[in-house]
Amino acid sequence: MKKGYHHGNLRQALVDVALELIAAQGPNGFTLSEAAKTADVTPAAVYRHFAGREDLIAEVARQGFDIFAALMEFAYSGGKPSPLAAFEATGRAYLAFARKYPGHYMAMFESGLNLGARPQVAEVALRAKAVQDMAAAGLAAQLPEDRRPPAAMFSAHVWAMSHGVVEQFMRGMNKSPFSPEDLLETGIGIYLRGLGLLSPDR
Amino acid sequence: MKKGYHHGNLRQALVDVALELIAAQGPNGFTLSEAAKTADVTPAAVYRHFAGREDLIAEVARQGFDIFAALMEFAYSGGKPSPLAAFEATGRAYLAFARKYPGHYMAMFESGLNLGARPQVAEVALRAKAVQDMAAAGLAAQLPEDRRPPAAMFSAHVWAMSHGVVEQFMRGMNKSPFSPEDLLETGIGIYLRGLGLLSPDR
DNA sequence: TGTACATCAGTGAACGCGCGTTCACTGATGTAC
DNA sequence: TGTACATCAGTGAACGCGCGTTCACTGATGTAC
Repeated sequence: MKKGYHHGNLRQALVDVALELIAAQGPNGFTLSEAAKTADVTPAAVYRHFAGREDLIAEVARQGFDIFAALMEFAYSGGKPSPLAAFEATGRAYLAFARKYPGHYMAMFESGLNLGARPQVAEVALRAKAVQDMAAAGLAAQLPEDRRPPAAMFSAHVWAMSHGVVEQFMRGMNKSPFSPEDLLETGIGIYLRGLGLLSPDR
Repeated sequence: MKKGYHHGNLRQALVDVALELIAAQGPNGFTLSEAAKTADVTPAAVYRHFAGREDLIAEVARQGFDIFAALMEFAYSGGKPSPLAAFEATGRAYLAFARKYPGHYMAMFESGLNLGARPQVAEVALRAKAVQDMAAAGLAAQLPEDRRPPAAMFSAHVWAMSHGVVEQFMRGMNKSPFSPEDLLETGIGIYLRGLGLLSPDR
């Protein structure tokens, strides 16, 4: 991998190193110098590509939101074949993302990153959230209007359950015999039944 | 507050200072020296009472779990007047705790504290968890056995939803017009209806 | 194809800083007589 | 009640360390001719 004096693509290499360090030691468990050293490069070299540590984490998060948004859009696939199927697919995609990209996930949701100060990152994050909201709204539309929860509430419930399940596993707090996938599917299933969106028998 | 050479109760003063710093700057947003300085004391003085930073955080968490367990036990109050009422009271207690003791909450659930290496803290944490499990089990027992979810699953769902709602607000990710209390109550309510533990009308 | 030169990614030395931790010490407190 | 003394909580100076950041530099790469 050594390329000699010039690295080739140090910027992305630093992002990749940060990802591994974050996944291994938590979102704040690494330093700029550590990242530089791991990438076989002088700390000063980092400044050719990033304004500092915070800037590096923001880029990790940005790439994460980008992947996440793409995954969600793919899962949603325009609401086909049915609002319910599309909704459930986004739920599974959420979990699959957290499982497959833990470093990204932590940088996005657990690093204390200030999205307000990072409009570029916030923009990509909104793209992902828009898909979730659309999936929720499409499903809610199947309910008669007077039994339909407000879109923001429905969305918040689903996010809370999804995020809660992920956290439970990321922090090793789960000792039950159920996989996160099982927990999320059953949890959301029961919730949807409570709304009358799934038939009570099963 | 200055007591002169001797502080009086530096140990607890350091815990209190840590609580404020954690609540203000996140679970890893403070240093031993900072805590000492805030308590108007030399960094070296801290070592009279704690083995180090980690040990201080562990004590914060321990006190948090202690308060938490007491709150939960009070809310549960032996399952009276009904399993459902007791269960819902513990849910509200969870939220009330997070809101009233954010520093404790963060030290307990977001500091990356290793409970395995802190058996004393783990023991208190288990006391709190036992109440939650009891409340969940008591409620689940009202269902016919063949429609009853496994206790561990029920418990995990409720924890996920509760924790997810808290996280959403702690991280400022919530822009909906609903309070955490509203979100949790409605979310759990819909979930319980899905289980057949609440009547479908309302 | 070969050479001269511009570009700029990464070096390595240097800096000031705050951290965690240690140590011999000092002075406040409480207690024995 | 008063005095001598033991205890021990907190001091302050010192240390080595790794951090973030800067700077003049060097050498690899690519391009113009």
